[in-house]
Amino acid sequence: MEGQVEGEPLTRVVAVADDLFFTHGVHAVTMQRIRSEAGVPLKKLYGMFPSKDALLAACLERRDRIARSALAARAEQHDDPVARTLSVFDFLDDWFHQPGFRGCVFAGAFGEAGAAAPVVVTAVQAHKQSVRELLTGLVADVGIREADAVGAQLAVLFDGAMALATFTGDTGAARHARQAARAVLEAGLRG
Amino acid sequence: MEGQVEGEPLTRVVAVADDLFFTHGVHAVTMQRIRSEAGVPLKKLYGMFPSKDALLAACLERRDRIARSALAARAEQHDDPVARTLSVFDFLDDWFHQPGFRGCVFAGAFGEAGAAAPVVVTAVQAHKQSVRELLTGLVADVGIREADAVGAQLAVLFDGAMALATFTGDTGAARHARQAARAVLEAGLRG
DNA sequence: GCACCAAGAGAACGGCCATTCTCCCGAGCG
DNA sequence: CGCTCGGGAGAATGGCCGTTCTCTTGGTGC
Repeated sequence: MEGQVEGEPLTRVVAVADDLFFTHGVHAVTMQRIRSEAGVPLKKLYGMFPSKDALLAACLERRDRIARSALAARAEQHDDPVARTLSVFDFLDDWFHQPGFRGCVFAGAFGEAGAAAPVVVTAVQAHKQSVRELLTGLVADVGIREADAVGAQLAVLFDGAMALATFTGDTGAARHARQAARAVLEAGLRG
Repeated sequence: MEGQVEGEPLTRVVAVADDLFFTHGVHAVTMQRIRSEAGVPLKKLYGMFPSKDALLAACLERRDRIARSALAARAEQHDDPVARTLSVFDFLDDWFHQPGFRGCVFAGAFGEAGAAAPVVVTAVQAHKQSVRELLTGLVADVGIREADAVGAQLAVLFDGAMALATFTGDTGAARHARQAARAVLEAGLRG
C-alpha cells in the first residue's frame, strides 16, 4: 500500500527485475540489487529461480505477454482492417517517444546473454514468432491471399523499426515502417 | 609466410580480433586469446589500443568499410537502377546462408558492450547511418523524388532482415525484405 | 667475451559478481 | 520463561578477466 510494487513475491520479483533489466541492462544489474529492491532474501530468490538467466527468461515471457496484449488492444480500437494492421506501427511510434525508452529488451537480452543462455534465446525466438503470427492474423483479416508472406514482410518492418530505434535512437523509424507497411499492404491487395 | 594472417601487426591484430569477436561473441573472447592467436605480446596489444573497447571499435570500423564496399560492388553488377537497389537484399540473402553466419556484429556488440562503451555506440550509429545513405543514393538513382523517405524505409527493411536473421535464425528474412522493398519502390515511383 | 637494451611471454593484481553459507533474531509452543 | 526452528540479511567463496608488471632471453656494439 505504500511501496511501488505489490502482489505475490514471485510476481513482484519478476516485475522489479524486469524494470531493472530494462532500464540499466541485464549485465549492469546484480542479483544483490534485485534482492534489495524486491525486498526478498537472496536465498528465496534462488529458490524461485535457479539462476539469473532463468529470472531473465521469466521477465522476457512477461514482456511478451504484455506487448502482445498491448498490440491487440491497440488494434481493437479500429474497425477498418487496414487501419488495425497499421496501428501496430502507431504503437511503436508511441513507445519510441516514451521518456524512458531504452530499446527492445529482447534485442538487448540476446546480445548480453548471447549464445551462452539457451533459455534466453528460446524466449526471444518465441516472442518474435508470436509477433509474426499476430501480424499475419491482421493481414489475413484485410483479405490478402498471401497473408503469410505479407505478414512476414510486416514482421521485418516491425523488427527493423525497433532495431533502428534501439541502435541509433532514430524515433522516426516507426513512421517510416508505417509508410512502408502501407505500400506492402497495397501491393498485397493488388497482387 | 606460413601462418593464416599476414600483414602489419596492427592490421593483423584487428583482423584476428574481428574474426574472434564475430565468431564467439565479444564477451566470450579474452584479450589473452587475441594475444595468442595474433602472436603479439599483451604489452604491444595495449600499446596499439588502450582498451578492449577501443579494439572492438576498430573492428567495427573495419566491418563498416568491408560491408559498404561489398554492397557497392554488388550493386555495380546491375545496370537497371531498380535491380541495383534490390541487389542489396540479395547480398543479405547470400550472407545469411553462409556457413558461419552468426548475425550482425553491430547488433551483438551493441548489446554486449551496451551503454558502457560510448565508442562502440558511436561506431554502430555511424555504420547504420552510412548504410542508410548508401540506400538513399540508390533510391535517388531510380528517380524517386522522395529519396530520403524511401531510403529510410529500405533501411528499416535492411535492419529488420538482419535483426530477424540474427535473433531467430530465419534466413528467409532477406527474401521477405526484398519483396517488401519492391513494393516500397513501386509505391515511391507511383506517388 | 661482456654489458646493455629491447621486446616477448606469462605471472600477478584488482575488481566484479553469481552463487552458497552462516549467523542471528523473533515467533510460537511447551 | 526457555527452547527450538524458520526465515531473513549479508558475509564468504570461487572464478573470471581486463590491465599492469616482472623476468627472461636473445641480440648487438664495443
